[in-house]
Amino acid sequence: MKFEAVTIKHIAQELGLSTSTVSRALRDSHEISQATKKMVLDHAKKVGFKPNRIAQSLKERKSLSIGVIVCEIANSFFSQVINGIDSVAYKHGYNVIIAQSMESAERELMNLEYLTSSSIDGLIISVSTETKNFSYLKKLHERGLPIVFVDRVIDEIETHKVIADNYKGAYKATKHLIERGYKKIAILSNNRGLSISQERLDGYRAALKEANIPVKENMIAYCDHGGMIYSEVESAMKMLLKQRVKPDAIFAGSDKITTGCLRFMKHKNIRTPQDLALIGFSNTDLTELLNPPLSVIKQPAFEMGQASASLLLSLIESKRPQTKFETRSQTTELLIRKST
Amino acid sequence: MKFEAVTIKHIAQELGLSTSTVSRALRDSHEISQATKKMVLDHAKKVGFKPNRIAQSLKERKSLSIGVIVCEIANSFFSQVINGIDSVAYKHGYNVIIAQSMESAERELMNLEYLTSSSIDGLIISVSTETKNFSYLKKLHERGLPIVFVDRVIDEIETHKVIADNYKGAYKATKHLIERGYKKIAILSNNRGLSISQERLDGYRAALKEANIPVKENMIAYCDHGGMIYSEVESAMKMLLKQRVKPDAIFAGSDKITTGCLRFMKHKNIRTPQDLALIGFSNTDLTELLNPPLSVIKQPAFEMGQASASLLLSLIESKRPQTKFETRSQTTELLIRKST
DNA sequence: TTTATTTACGCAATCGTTCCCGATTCAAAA
DNA sequence: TTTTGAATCGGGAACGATTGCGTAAATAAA
Repeated sequence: MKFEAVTIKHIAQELGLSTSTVSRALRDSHEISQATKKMVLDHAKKVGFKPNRIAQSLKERKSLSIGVIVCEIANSFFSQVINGIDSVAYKHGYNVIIAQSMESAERELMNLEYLTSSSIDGLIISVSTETKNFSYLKKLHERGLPIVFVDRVIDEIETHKVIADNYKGAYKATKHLIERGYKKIAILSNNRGLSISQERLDGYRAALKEANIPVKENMIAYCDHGGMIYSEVESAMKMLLKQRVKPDAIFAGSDKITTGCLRFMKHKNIRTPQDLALIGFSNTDLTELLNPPLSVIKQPAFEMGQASASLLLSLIESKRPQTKFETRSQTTELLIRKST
Repeated sequence: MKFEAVTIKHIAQELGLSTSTVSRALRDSHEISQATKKMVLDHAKKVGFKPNRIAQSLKERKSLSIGVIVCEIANSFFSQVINGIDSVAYKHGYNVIIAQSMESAERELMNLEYLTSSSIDGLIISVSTETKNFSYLKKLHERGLPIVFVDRVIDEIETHKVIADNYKGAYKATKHLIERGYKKIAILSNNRGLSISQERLDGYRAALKEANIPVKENMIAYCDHGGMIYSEVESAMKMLLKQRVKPDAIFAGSDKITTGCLRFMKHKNIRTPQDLALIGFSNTDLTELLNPPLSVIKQPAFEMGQASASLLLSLIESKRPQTKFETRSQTTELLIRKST
């Protein structure tokens, strides 16, 4: 089934003009008389002419669309990021093409190849937990594709990056736990290869050190898929609770890990915060309605999306290759509620 | 900043062939010798050739991408729908282009104009609450654009539609409340212009009638923006609670209305279910972790997304204009928890 | 009146692919 | 030996919009 659109050629024919004249009239060129312009414009409106963006893209060598690769759309943090990206892109006349990696390096690569076959002008990506090999991404960047990293960044590529202040956020959360009197604070970290995991671990360690609490390796557990699979949260929690010295508080390193952790406690009838306190990174707007209302570190997801989109657009629209890049670190928010 | 890609022409030049031969070799045409094919394929791989999708789109008159317009990405129901759409589209080699209407008819129209200027092969849309004028959508459909409606459908256009069984879902929820002994059951409906609102209202009415409970108009309140704005939930609730005969149970008609309602109760220190029971449509996976764990009607959002994508792809890939359309109604799930 | 300049438009190339026609070669059939 | 016909490949016209260049007519300047 074909969608037959009216083209500039149709208009030209019906008006007895050349396509170039019609094109110029539509673009309000100075070398077309007012009379002709009016005639063309009126007729174009009448027949509902819309310039073919594909043809424009081919000619102008830009598609006016940007690609976004995240691990999962149905994740409150990323959906908010996308919302922010969309809000900026929309204002500048850009389309947003979404792709999910589902935390799989292979799918990420396929998305990458697909999106970059000349159909996007730039890319915003939050790498998957599985991604170890950045060579393809690097090659794309070297060949001139504007890229902005958001949240999960990599050091190997020099470009704009937008992150939350993970170090400080983790530090604040841990310090908060310490101030509440918790001594045996465990951390349920995201995949250890991720930038955010390292930063959050560092913040956690710093807060403990500052309070002269030794950092114990058996108080650190990892969820390699960022909590996307509940079972990994479950087994990580079981591991932590099997220790001789059980933790009295948990600091969870991602949205899904935090809620997964709460789910685990509920299933196991572990009371929060009496038996085990819980704080974690999270962006759902339901945390205050949970049982108990969850203390969280909230990232400015929407704003991060906005920032990455405007940085990307500045890259795309800059005439000459950029060499100065910035890493925007946006402050997190500590929301103290009943779970700690 | 320009991203210089290698084209078929480059390969042809370097190999001393014509572009047609290279093209055919790459597409594994039978009229190219094995030797030439191998030479071309090897060289293409070496230089990292990726066919320009824009040029292909122009030539083939299809873009291999589908547009999706929803009110808001950062809404658990819609993000799950999109996830379902993406999963199917990805498998068939299609891109997904997302646009948000933010419940604004104007933005919806702009998105529509933008997406359909020959850059999408088909459209999946869940209309905004504000949309009253469907003429543009209708015109697009008449001109041959494949369209599938999801969740919020309109009668005016005959095409495939994917909905949840709203009538039955609402009926089940209301009946459940009745069985629990609630007599004064209010409904917090979504915008009255929406198909889903009508269906859910009908289910609500049917259950009441069946139990010989009179349907009172002052027990029906509307949130015109589907709960996207908290204040509308607040004022609707205030209205309901101002009545002489106060409701003892609330049935909420959308995801955001349900959580907004719970938020309101929490702020006003209304105990659930002792003071006021609550059940509603919702798709967040956190409902069992809420306080109290929420009884909900859950829609098969992911499956609805999958269904709409495969219906759309069948429309796109069918050779002749379709005349038989189906409306897939997928069953909802009643999850009974502590709030009722 | 002649020359220069502006105005208003058309021709044709271009972006990267695809594909309809031919054209050429070489072997098999007549 | 001539005819037919695969097998291979190239030329060139699309797809729809943009734009440099050329040019005719109209106007202004000399």
